[in-house]
Amino acid sequence: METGGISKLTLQRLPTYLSYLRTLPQEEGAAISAAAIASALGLGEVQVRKDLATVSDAGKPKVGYLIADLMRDLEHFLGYGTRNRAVLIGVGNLGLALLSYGGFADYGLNIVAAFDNKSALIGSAVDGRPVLDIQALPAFCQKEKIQIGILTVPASAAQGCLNALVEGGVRAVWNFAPVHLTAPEGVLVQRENMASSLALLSYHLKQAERPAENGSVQPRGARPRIADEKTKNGGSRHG
Amino acid sequence: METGGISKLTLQRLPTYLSYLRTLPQEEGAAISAAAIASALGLGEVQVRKDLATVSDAGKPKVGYLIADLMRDLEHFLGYGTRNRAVLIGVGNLGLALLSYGGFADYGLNIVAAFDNKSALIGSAVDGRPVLDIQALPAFCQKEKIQIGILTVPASAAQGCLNALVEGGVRAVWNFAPVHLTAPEGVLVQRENMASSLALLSYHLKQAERPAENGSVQPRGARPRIADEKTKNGGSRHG
DNA sequence: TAGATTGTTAATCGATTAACAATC
DNA sequence: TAGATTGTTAATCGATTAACAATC
Repeated sequence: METGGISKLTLQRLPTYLSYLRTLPQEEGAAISAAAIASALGLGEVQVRKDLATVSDAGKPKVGYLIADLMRDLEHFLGYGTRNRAVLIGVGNLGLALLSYGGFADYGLNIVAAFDNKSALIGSAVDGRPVLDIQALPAFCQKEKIQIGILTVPASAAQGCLNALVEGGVRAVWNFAPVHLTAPEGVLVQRENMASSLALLSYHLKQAERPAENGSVQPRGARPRIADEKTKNGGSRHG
Repeated sequence: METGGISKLTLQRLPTYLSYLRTLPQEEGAAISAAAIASALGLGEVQVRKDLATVSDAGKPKVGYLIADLMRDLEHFLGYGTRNRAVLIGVGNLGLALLSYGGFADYGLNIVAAFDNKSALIGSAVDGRPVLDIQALPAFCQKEKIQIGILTVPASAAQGCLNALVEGGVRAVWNFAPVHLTAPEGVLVQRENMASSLALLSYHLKQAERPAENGSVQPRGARPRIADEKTKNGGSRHG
């Protein structure tokens, strides 16, 4: 990662900083220290400084980070200023939930329409956004300059829908279907993998229940241990 | 991570292997190679072998992995055999969606009841699961031997609900609220951070749009670059 | 100035990958 | 046996952390 980019993990932490800052009282000229942020978010203090230094120069020695400036820089860096226009495909339970959830606006996302293949749904609307025929997807994306596609269709339909999005010029896709999809160069497919989270929970419980067992399955060693035992970082335990 | 545990990232990939295997025709004695799995999931071949070797000995040189055995071992390792009993707290849009989504059963999760504080909801039911008064949460968890709590409440309410879960003896919590929560030792709080995924998408679009800009903000170097440019691993592009 | 706090350079740690050994 | 494929050990790569330098 020498090239002057930003590490993927840092990038993923940035919205967390931003949403924490948004909960703070927005007083004129107020500042906050890296230590305070770190403790609130369960991260390392140095990590916070390094992450923030990547995207902002709102940090002042002896003072801390100017909250307003830092928020501005984070929003700018993440591209939340220019609202991203999105469509959602698959108006099932999850699709409906995401459509109805208002919070995405805070992250620059603007869902302008939904698509489905069920005629019972086509022509209806959810919170003012029309549900359209999936057939019309590529043309709609092109005409409406859609930037993000959200896939909440069954696994079996996901690749086909992705292809239609790509055909419509969409270059960023948020995939909730539990499959790996294939897209051309330049198109980012980000998979939201709920099963991964569940795996961590399930394994943690299994370890806690029968700490001794695990013979054939555990490699060598012995001590049952879940990955983030070390307190700070990722998984989040008490610190 | 010397101690004989399993790396967190490997653990997170395991359900992906499992769900891919489940899509395969389940023929008696059928086998599949690491190369085939890797290519289907967009992972490295060695990584697949290493991951699978951690949890199974279904791999046979020259043959590949016996599909049925491998699935059994994955399910066993992840603890999907013993169904985990869960409650969901916060019957808003997202909560409703997760309640109605049937697919979690495949991952050993069994949501037995939901909780809310709105009297309009209390007493109703979603797909046969009762919506109960949040006041009753700790006692219910204890009596019903609940293992997992799913938090789909607003950020401001999340810590209080977590405390109630802990009081009820729950040791694994899936947190959809956009906040960091604090829990005692031994309680795993896994945060599902949708904003992180959105950040990756948004940043990718911003880079694609104006590849040159980014002066004040980008560290040194120049070439705009998204973390997973390298094709295989995590983010998933075409390979 | 002295003290507090940020920013950066070097060391550590963990995960991935490459090269090779083992085996059906 | 020879060839294919898994499993493992060593090398590489990237991210985190510790130690220190810079600065208001």
